[in-house]
Amino acid sequence: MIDVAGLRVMKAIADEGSFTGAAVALGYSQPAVSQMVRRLEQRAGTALVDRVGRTVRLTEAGQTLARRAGEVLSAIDAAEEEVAAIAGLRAGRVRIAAFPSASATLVPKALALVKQRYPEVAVTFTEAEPPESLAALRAGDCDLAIAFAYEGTDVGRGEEDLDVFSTRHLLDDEVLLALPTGHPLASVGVVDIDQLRDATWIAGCPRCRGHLLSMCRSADFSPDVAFETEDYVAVAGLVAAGLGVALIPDLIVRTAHHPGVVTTRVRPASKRQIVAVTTPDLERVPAVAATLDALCEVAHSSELAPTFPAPELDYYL
Amino acid sequence: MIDVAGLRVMKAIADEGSFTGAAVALGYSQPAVSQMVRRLEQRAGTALVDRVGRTVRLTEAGQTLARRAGEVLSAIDAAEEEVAAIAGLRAGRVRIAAFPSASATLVPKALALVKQRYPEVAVTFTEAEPPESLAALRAGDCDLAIAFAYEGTDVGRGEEDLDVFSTRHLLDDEVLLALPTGHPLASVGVVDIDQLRDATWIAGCPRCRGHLLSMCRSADFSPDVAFETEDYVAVAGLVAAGLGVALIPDLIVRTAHHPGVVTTRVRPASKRQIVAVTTPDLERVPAVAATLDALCEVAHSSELAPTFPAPELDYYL
DNA sequence: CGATTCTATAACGTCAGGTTATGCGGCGGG
DNA sequence: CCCGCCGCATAACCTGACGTTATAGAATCG
Repeated sequence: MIDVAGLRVMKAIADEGSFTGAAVALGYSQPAVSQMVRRLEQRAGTALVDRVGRTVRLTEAGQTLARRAGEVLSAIDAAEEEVAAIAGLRAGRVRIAAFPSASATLVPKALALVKQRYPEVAVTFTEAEPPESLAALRAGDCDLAIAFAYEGTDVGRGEEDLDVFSTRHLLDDEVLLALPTGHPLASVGVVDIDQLRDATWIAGCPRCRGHLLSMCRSADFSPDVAFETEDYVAVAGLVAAGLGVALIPDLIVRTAHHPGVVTTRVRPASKRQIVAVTTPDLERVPAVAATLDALCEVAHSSELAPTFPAPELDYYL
Repeated sequence: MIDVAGLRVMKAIADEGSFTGAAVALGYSQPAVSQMVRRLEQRAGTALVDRVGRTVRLTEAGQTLARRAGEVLSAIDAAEEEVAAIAGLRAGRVRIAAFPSASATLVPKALALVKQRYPEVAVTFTEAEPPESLAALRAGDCDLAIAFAYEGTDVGRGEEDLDVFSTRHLLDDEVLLALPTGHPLASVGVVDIDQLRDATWIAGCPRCRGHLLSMCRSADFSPDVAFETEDYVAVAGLVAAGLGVALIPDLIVRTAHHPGVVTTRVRPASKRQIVAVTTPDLERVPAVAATLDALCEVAHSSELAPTFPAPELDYYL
């Protein structure tokens, strides 16, 4: 029944003392104010202004409306400003869920960039493996999930989610072979997977283990997996102790050196794609978009650019 | 930029958890909600809802809007209710200005009627002679003026106000002749003004005096006005003391008896019109309209009906 | 008393915001 | 596993609220 324009008009009349004054104050024409008042009056069921001669006064109902208009308009302005602040990156929040090795490098750099550009935007961060992070995204518990997919497989959940989510490629993370220092293959440069059909394997997280199996299957053998652990420091320890070899993504290798481990490339080369996942709607939230951009920038920056093909360096876990 | 409908929609979505639910809650169709949200989003510059699968969640900006919507809408509802209360005679105020003899009878009865019918309506009352009461009306210091006009003259001010004001006739108040008890003419019933050409006169308020002069002029004589006072009790005292005769409106006579005074009708009969005056705008204020109605009813009720022509009674001042 | 400056009215254009009809995708039950 | 229901999106369309300009009438002031 009451609309904001009407309140604005009543307040302007109260402030200016005339229809014409209210009109110029609001940027309207005078007849607009005149018939707006008439509309308001017939909706209200009572006179709101008392025109005697050519002076205009508010009636009791009109004064009431004008008085109330103040609080309503300021409340609306506050709401408008609050939303504008979020839209204008002067406020807001982005909740990120990322898997551990992304948490170590990619995410911190990106968040630093966001914080530098938009100091008022709060970014919160949760560590979660891809299946859970996507579940969190779906459940509304986070805004952005950093996930990974080994080549040929999907990101995490059933394929049905690939279209409802909006996925942005960040970088390709090559999968390397981790060998104990001094291992005969350590100096070859590129190791053919077939050379490892009799090796003892140490597997990482379930999906990494799946990838190992699929690689070996391509080479027509089944790996002897003797250890399984989600903790990559433990993997490195096991490799260094000479208990087996392991496939470890490049990104993890860079986060922590382990003096007893050497990495080399593997043939056939395989990599995992690291992606940022969100929903189409959240992608239209400026803070989320800004964070996505920052992630892309960091991913493509030289610091995080894939070191292969530039294989002269060894990477320690 | 933000409109009330939009806030209502956001709040409904927050409450119901779905567009369809919000639509039925608001009495809209579902597409109405859908495109309203889209409009809001492109105005806001950010996504407000996050649709994943077939569930809908509010984004941070959306939650902000929904939360603020509560206070804005309740403020608007309060304003609406306050105005509706005034329009519905559950609140409000009427400021009356009336001349003394109306204050004594007509106004109190009418106000009692108003108070009985609309207990929440506050009626305030100021005593003022017609010229000032109309000035107060014009200045916005009162809503309703009870004034009188002797036949042939206007209500009070220059005639220019007769059209800007809205005038409602209440009753005709016959002007009577006040004589001291025992005066030879006291028993005649109707006294011809011509019989009083040699009398000594006592005049009331300036306008009443004007009326006396004009009556005498019609009878081709000029009255001998020995006393002037605005106080009718004083007039009565003077008449009772045999110091002169006076013209006194019927309405005043009824308010107070004075044992030393008798009243009779005068020929040519003359009366003053008692009118309620307000502005066209204020007439559309329900409380004012109700008060006007009450005044009319009281004026036309038997209690205040003119006792003449039923001249068998004498009235004492 | 005429000029100025108010408000009211008429006539008209436009766009916000509603409707119905329809399509499509997700989720749950047989 | 598929099918049916349910909920959101889109298209096409309609209406009326609300703005405009043009003009008239009335009140105040010099």
